[in-house]
Amino acid sequence: MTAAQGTVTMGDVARLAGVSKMTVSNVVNNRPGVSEPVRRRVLEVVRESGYRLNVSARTLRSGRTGVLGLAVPHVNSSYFGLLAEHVIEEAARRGFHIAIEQTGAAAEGEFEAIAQSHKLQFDGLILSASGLDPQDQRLVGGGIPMVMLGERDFAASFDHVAMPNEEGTKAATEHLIDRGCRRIAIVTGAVRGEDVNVVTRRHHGYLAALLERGMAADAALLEPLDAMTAEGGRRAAHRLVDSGREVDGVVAVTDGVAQGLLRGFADRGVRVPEDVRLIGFDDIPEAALMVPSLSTVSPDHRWMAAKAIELVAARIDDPERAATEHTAPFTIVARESTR
Amino acid sequence: MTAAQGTVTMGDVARLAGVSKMTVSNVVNNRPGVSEPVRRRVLEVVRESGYRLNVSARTLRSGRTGVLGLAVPHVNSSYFGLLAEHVIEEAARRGFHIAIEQTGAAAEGEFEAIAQSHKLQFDGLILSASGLDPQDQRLVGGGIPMVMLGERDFAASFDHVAMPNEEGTKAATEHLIDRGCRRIAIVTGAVRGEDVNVVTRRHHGYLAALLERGMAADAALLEPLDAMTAEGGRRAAHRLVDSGREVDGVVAVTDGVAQGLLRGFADRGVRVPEDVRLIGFDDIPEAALMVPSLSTVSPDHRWMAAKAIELVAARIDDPERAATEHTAPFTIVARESTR
DNA sequence: ATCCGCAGCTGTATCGATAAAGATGCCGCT
DNA sequence: AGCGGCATCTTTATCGATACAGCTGCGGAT
Repeated sequence: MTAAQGTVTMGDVARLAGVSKMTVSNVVNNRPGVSEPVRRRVLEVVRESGYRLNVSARTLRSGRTGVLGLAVPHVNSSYFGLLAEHVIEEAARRGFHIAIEQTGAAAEGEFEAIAQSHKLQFDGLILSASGLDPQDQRLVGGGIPMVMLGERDFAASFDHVAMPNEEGTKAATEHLIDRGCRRIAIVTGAVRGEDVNVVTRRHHGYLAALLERGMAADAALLEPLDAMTAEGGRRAAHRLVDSGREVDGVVAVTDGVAQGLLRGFADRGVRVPEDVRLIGFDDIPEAALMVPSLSTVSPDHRWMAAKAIELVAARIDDPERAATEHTAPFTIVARESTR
Repeated sequence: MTAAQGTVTMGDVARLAGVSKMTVSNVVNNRPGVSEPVRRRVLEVVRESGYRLNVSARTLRSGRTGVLGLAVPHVNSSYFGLLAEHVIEEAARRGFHIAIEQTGAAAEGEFEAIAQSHKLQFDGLILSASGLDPQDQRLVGGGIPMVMLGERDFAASFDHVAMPNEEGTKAATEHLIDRGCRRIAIVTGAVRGEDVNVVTRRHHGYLAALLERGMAADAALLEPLDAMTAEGGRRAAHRLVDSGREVDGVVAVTDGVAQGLLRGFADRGVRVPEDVRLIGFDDIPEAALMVPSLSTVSPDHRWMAAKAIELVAARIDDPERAATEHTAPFTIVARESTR
């Protein structure tokens, strides 16, 4: 074992193997145009010397990092983990690494020149704007290939992999109707007139289902959330029960909110599904483990991850291509909460 | 707006401001030795030109990346999110960025030289080896400052921020005893003789509590898991109930497992806490939302994150310092599952 | 009157890898 | 023999920021 001291550079390997740096580069990067004997010799030296490629030098010269940024509002959410795992795998399949960036975390005390520079470290950016954090806007622009993943709609100039918001919620509502529910509430964020976002789209899906089945939409059956979290859902359940409204089915805007609703109903002694049936959206891993287990709209997360990677990769290759929009397929997963 | 074309370099800024590159570097990096007028002028040019620092060039030259790696077996677990959020925050406080590396994901087709190089991108590494993934071993060594976070014990040559495994589980067991439990089972991974790891340590804590309270340890009360996951816990609950063993309290090795147990008991119509009381370990966010809500050992996660960052930072400054070990403080959070 | 020290700034070599163009040798084909 | 064509390998010129040595002017000590 030599060379414990200092770092072995590509030049060192070249010298030891009796070839040029470029040839070493070609071998290490698995590029064609190197004969078998030379390739073997180089690899041997690489192993013996313990050489490790300097990523910064490569990046500086080539302008490519091989890293895609995955920007999420908060890493501490089940939905994030679900997403990240698939995205990491799909990226690896195409030779990309994923770096996770938490958009919520503002980097203080950094100069703009430095703060902004971090996104230049990425060959592309996947922006999961499932939260409603306006901070995300900071990342928009800056001219790197970008794909929106999930909920939020930005200017149409970005590639977009969308959830089946309307279709999924419509199917969820129909599922409740099929199970015999007649007074179906929807628990969701504030529905503001003009915005076209996850909340309004899912609300539309809900209304569409009622309409199609000839059921009246009742404003009293819209229970707005004070926060799109489990805790917000819990409080919503309390309000729903305490107000004495007659309800036999609930559509929750997300599984996280549904989890809170389940908890809130338990707080009040309301049984699910006996007293009220509940369906969520997302199919987070815990859905199957909740008590009762949660019926939900299950978008194909792997499909979404694969599509997102495909789109960034395509845009990296051709920055001028037209932006496209895609909607994930989904299934309704019926579990105990709607039995 | 000029300079939309190409990238603005530090040299461009220098030229426009009429100073040298080094001065621009000093200004941008907030280093001393620059007069106020010059600093203002440079910052103005930085703003006008839209200059952004090239991180790769800086890294290549300076040898520091300002990035700490956080290696976890899987990003798709509640425990991970809990940890990551705090680690990211604490790192930011000290001017570090965090890059998340999933150790479970083996990068195929990559040459060793490239695969290995990725950890050189980090100034330090925080290894959360809570799973029992041997892949983690790949990351060990390689001479970068490293801290073990959480469960796993490696050679004592690393800094280590440990969970209060023994103390916590002992307190959890005592909590069950205080609540009147007399036949307390422990659901955990396989306890192999020599290994000193999270499983054996927690098991010791459990035994210590029984001993101290004058209760006999019964081998029939050790229910081993086939997997340290929620699904594994669910199956363990089924076995526990189906075997007809008399049990009135259960200590689960993690909250994830406890979640599965809760679900498994529900499957069998066993009520928690009426028929059996249950306590977990970790205090993951869902613990409060489970039905019934889960009592658990709550280690101070923020403290652990802060300590880990502190330790890597110290080791970066002085690679020769002796390794130290620290154990997180904890509290017992009593919720419905032990009411 | 001279020298020293220091704050403030500049000039240049350098970090390690790569793109692009150039050199080399070998083959087959006319 | 001659020559294009190809595969293989080498050379040269960067990429952008930073370390380091060095230059300059100025106030204060000698």
